[in-house]
Parts: sequence; structure tokens; C-alpha cells
Amino acid sequence: MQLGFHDSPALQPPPLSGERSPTALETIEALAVRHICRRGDLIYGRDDPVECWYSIVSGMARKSTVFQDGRRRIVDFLMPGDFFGFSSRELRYFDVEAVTDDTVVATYARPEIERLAAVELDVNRLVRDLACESISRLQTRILILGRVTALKKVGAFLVEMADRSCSRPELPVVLSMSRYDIADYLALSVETVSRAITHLQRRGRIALHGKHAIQLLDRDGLG
Amino acid sequence: MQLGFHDSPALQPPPLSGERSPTALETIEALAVRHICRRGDLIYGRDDPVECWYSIVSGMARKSTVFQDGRRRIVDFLMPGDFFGFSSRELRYFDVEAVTDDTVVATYARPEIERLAAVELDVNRLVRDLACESISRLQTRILILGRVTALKKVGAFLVEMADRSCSRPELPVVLSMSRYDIADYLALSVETVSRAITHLQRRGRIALHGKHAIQLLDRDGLG
DNA sequence: CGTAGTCTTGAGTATCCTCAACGAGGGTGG
DNA sequence: CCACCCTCGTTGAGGATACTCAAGACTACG
Repeated sequence: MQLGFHDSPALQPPPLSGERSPTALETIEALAVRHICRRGDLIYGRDDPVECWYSIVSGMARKSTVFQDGRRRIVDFLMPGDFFGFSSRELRYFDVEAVTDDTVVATYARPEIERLAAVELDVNRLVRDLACESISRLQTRILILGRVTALKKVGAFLVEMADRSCSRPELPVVLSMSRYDIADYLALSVETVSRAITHLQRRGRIALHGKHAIQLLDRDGLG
Repeated sequence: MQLGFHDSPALQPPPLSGERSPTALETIEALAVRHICRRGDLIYGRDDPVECWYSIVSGMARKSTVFQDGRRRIVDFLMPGDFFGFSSRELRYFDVEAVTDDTVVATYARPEIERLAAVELDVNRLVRDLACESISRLQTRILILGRVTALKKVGAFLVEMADRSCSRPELPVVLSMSRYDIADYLALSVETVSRAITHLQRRGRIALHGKHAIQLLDRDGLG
């Protein structure tokens, strides 16, 4: 197994998002084991057995795979509050790696969660809701990939990231991932991503503060 | 609500796929109400309240949305055995329409299923597994959209359809949907889809029997 | 037989990818 | 402290790919 290097005993709980049952979250949090990852650390790898479910406590991770021709595709960025690793199969299909230093991941042993879900109605419902959220995240993603031009793809990506980062709308979004990651997420080349960002900036739709903090000035013009 | 026109009392049960608990499936089938749809019938619409879950018994349906610029995007094709309409939200985001005449849809009232899941462990697990399957289907889809060329996209699409239609590998796949549907599914233009299919045929990777039955001759060369 | 919807093919154009070069920042070692 | 290397990000030029517009063939259906 991958995790285990940077174990840490006590850390802040993940942010409670939406109207989930707080008691159910607390219940499963009691089962969580937390790990700190450095940038690039593997959280799980393809062909690993499915033993745990996961959530991001802080930082960010990316779920990816590599095609035969060597191209990498990122299927999902995982942000604080996101649960992942649901599967009814035996083995994984994707790699999940930390994007930032000090990414904190919570792991939940699958048999324990399932045993708990069988008894606690709230937990049962919570697990179902988390899976539903995962589904709607992926559907959003498909719509972003379905945009026609690179400009629209990047714009929709920025809006998605702004929506998913819990900070206030007027604050700039911090894109912790590299331009290469964005390219592999949007199925574009790095150069095209870079050009699109400069373009949006010149058009006055976004403002950059450094390379990675981006403020959305014209939200509607981006989608 | 949309359904109700073409009600039918008794029909064959949906195919049991994989190693799902047959008893759990039988249990929820007892709750199912079946409907027959004609080509183009709306199964549910955006902004409908989330009252039911659904599965396809026979035929095919498409889950779609329309962008502001009028372009339609198909998020998922739903085939016999696929469950859909999972959501923890109040309202829908997508339209689901029948693709073929005589598409049979089973609906399951959400409160009933949830009540049942709370009691029956098998049902509980089944629902979770179905959601997981939905997740993995969407991830596959993202990978297809992430292909570079139109040829690879169409090739991967054909392989996906062949895998999902339960028929034997050597038999041709029947693509019930139109080329327009395929285009909106792959985020390509109709013309490009058509050209790609002709190209694959000339290269000997596929063989057409009519417009809609396609035989995969070189499965590896398509992915 | 005509019509509407679907599918295919062609020609020209816009977009994006590839290859290439360069600048900025961070870390390492002399 | 500075030179060096490495990664990351940006910009430019040229070429490949897919889109748009247009027209024609095929099918189903009245």
C-alpha cells in the first residue's frame, strides 16, 4: 500500500458541506485514519485492491490514467470534502496522486463502513448521497469536455473550480494544479490552455494574481 | 409527469447482469412500475422533481442537456440493465428520452426504495452497487471524450457499445441511435462521425450490415 | 410519387496540435 | 553567493484535424 509515510494522528475535521447529516459524518469520521501526502505521492494506484474509501480533508488530489500512447488523462480533481474511491469491483482502474504538499487524506476501511451503514440509517443515507454527488460531479465534467472551443472549456473549468472551492465568489480561485494538469483534465495541449488563459485575461474576463490565483470578472461570459 | 401514456402491466424482467444479489433485484422489481415509450418520448425532464429511480428493461434512452447556444450534448446512453436517475437533489438537471420505439422503462418510487434499503441489507448493497456502476460508466465516458482524434473517439465508442450490449462479441453491435445522437455524445459534428465510420470500414476495422449494425473486426485497433 | 429525416461526401476555413524557443522561479552544489 | 539545472509557463510559426456550409443519395412513410 502507498499511504503510511506521513501519518499524522490529529487534524481538523473536513468541512461539512451542504445539509448532510452532521451526526452521520461524525460517525464515519470516528473510523477515519488520516495521512499527510506530499506533492506527487500516490494515494492509490491502478490494480490496487479496493480496501478503502477516501476523502480529501485539505489540499488536492488528481485521479488519472495513462493511455497506451503515453498521454495522461485526469478524470477528476479531488478537493476538500470530496469522497472518492467508491467501487464495487475488486481492483482500481485509476491512479490517485496528491497535487499539493500537505494534502491530507482520510481513509475509511470498506468493511467497517459497510457494517456501519447496515446498522445506522444516517450513515447508509450519507454513503448514498456521497455517491450521488460523485455522479453529478462527473456529469458536470462531461459537459465541460463537451464544450466546443478551447476558450469555452477553460472558461467552464474556471467556473467549476470557483464553484467547488468553498471560498467567497469575489475572492480569486487558487488553482493549485499545474497548467499541465489542467491540459490533461480538459484534453487540450498545455500551450492551448496557456493561450486561452492569456486570452481571457486580455479580454477582461479574468484577472491573474500570480500564476495560480485567478479572479473571475465575467462569470457569465466564461460558461 | 411524463410517463403514463403507454402503461403496460406485465413484461419480462430486466436481465440480471454480473453477480448482483438476485433476491435483492427481485425485491425491488416487485416495486417497479413499467412503461412503454415511443421513440422521442420524455422519460423525465430537467426541473422535474426527483421522485423516482429508473431502469431500462429493453430498448434504449439518452440523457441529455442543451447549451445556451442551442447545441445538445448527450451525457449517457442508457441500456437494458442500467439504473439511472439517482440524485440526492430536489430537481433534475437533464432530460431523458427514449431512443427507440418500444423502450420499456421501470420506475421505482424513491421513498419506497429508501424504506426498503433501510430494512433489507441486500437492497441497501444493491443500490450502492448500482450507483458505483453508474460512476464507473461515467468515468469510462470521460476517457472516451478525452481521446485525441475523432477516429479514436468513434472507435472507443463502438467498443464501449459492444461491451455494454450483452450480445456475443462476434455478433454485430446494433446502434439504435442516430448518427446525430452519436455526434452529440462524442462532441463531434455529424459529418465527422460519418466520415470516421466510413474510414474505419475502408480500413477493415469494422464491417457494416445496414446503417446500424456494426461488426468489430479489429477490436484492439479501435481503442 | 413526393416529402421529410437521415446519412454521406466534398470544399474551404477556423481551430488546435506540434515543434521550437525563451523567460521566470526554485532548488542544489560548488 | 552565484552558476547551473530543472520544471513550469508563455509565445510564435507551420501543419493537421475537425467544423461549417453545401449538395446529393438513401430510407421510411403517407
